[in-house]
Amino acid sequence: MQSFTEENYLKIIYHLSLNNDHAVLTNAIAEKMQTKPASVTDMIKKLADKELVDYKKYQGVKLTPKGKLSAVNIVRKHRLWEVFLVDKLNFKWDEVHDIAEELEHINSAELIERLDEFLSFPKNDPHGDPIPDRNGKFDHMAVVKLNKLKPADAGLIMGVSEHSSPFLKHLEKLGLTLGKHISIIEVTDFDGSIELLLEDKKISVSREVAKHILIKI
Amino acid sequence: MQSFTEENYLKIIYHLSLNNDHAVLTNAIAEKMQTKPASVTDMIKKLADKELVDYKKYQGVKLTPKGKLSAVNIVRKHRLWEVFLVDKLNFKWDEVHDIAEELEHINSAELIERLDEFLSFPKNDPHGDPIPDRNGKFDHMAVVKLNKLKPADAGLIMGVSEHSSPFLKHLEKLGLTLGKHISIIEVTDFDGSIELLLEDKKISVSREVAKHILIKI
DNA sequence: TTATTTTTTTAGATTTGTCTAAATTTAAAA
DNA sequence: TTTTAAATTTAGACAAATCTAAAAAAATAA
Ligand SMILES: [Mn+2]
Ligand SMILES: [Mn+2]
Ligand SMILES: [Mn+2]
Ligand SMILES: [Mn+2]
Repeated sequence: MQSFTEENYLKIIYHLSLNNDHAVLTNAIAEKMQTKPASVTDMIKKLADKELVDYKKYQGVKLTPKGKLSAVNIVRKHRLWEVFLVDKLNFKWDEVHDIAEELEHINSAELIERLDEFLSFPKNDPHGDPIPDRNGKFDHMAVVKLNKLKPADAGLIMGVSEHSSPFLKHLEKLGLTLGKHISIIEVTDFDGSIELLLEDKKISVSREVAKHILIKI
Repeated sequence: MQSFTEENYLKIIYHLSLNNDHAVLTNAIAEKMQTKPASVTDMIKKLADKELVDYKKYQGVKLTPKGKLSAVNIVRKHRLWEVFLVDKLNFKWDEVHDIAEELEHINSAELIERLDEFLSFPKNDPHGDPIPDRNGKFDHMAVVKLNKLKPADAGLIMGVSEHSSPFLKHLEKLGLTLGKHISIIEVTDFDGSIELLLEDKKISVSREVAKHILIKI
């Protein structure tokens, strides 16, 4: 069994290795863990001893299959709890992350299976992220970041790549929530801000915001 | 904020001080915590520093009002989660204790208030124990242990004072579950076993089992 | 009341996860 | 390629929670 700390490291290494298959670097982990590089090196050695990561000095780490399965399982729990909090306890999508950050470490396979069933086997969490099944498998969404779209492009909001409360509250205010249809009217040259049709309403979003909205065309 | 360990100590001290108002002794805590008396002494000093317990060397500890409020709050969380597990996730009453033992440490007042509401503000947990309100208040049940009853006495099963899985499974098998009506037929002299009418069925329970069944007359 | 047993505390060590400061390795710039 | 800068690791220390063995206090028995 792993400690909470080890689980948090595994999850962060997993997320950092999602969008590239380079090894994950010590400083990157330190930043996400809000800790010092020296502490990360210590923990990496421990995870390597347990064969949860492959580690070569100065070269960063990669999850082993065993480490990846463990990490994906924590992600599964995190996302199922987020669905519970939003669907059953009526939390807003910007309020659930920190609580799920604790709940994800509760250790009972039976609990998670029953929670999954209670929630009717959801495929995505409140932020649109896919929920892995008990074997760690999930479908990769075919999505594009909103800032990559061109005038006349259209699609559905499928997720967000930034989970901070201020960002999510901002989207909520604009009406940019999951499942909504958007189509691009115009992209301003000098600042990259985007004018778009949200359902039938005309709104404008900054490039910075658009970068974190995921669209299925 | 308290660590999981501190919270477990507080809860155990609380439970040990429920049925008598003497100070709680070091060895009693050690036994419940499944740890060594020396470790208990170390932790007691820490809790005393935080003004969660009053402590005089060799004289045992008592919870301060602050410590008691904290302990009762953990009990509240434990019991609400047990209700959730049984009522919503269909766990049996003998399967929930260990999971609730973890869930009780999740730290979010908002979560517990919403969970309470989601469960329709239950007054008792699956074992009949009262659930304190957010201020730590709850009604004390007026109950008698089954082994204290005499022939012709009758009442309802309101709770159990033993939470082990084997014991609860045994009661389940006999049909001795919460809310059932019983009336005493006969108490055997030499072993204290009790013959009783459970609803309309005649059954027999040992003195040892009867000791842990709580009856409202 | 003195001796014996039980309970509790102290002393000193260990494990886990963290830190700072210094040394080492790798990467980038001149 | 040498110099400089950045990233990473090591060395040594610390706080939390635990342990074992030994000392001290309290309770019980003689
Ligand atoms: Mn976490
Ligand atoms: Mn999420
Ligand atoms: Mn607990
Ligand atoms: Mn209970």
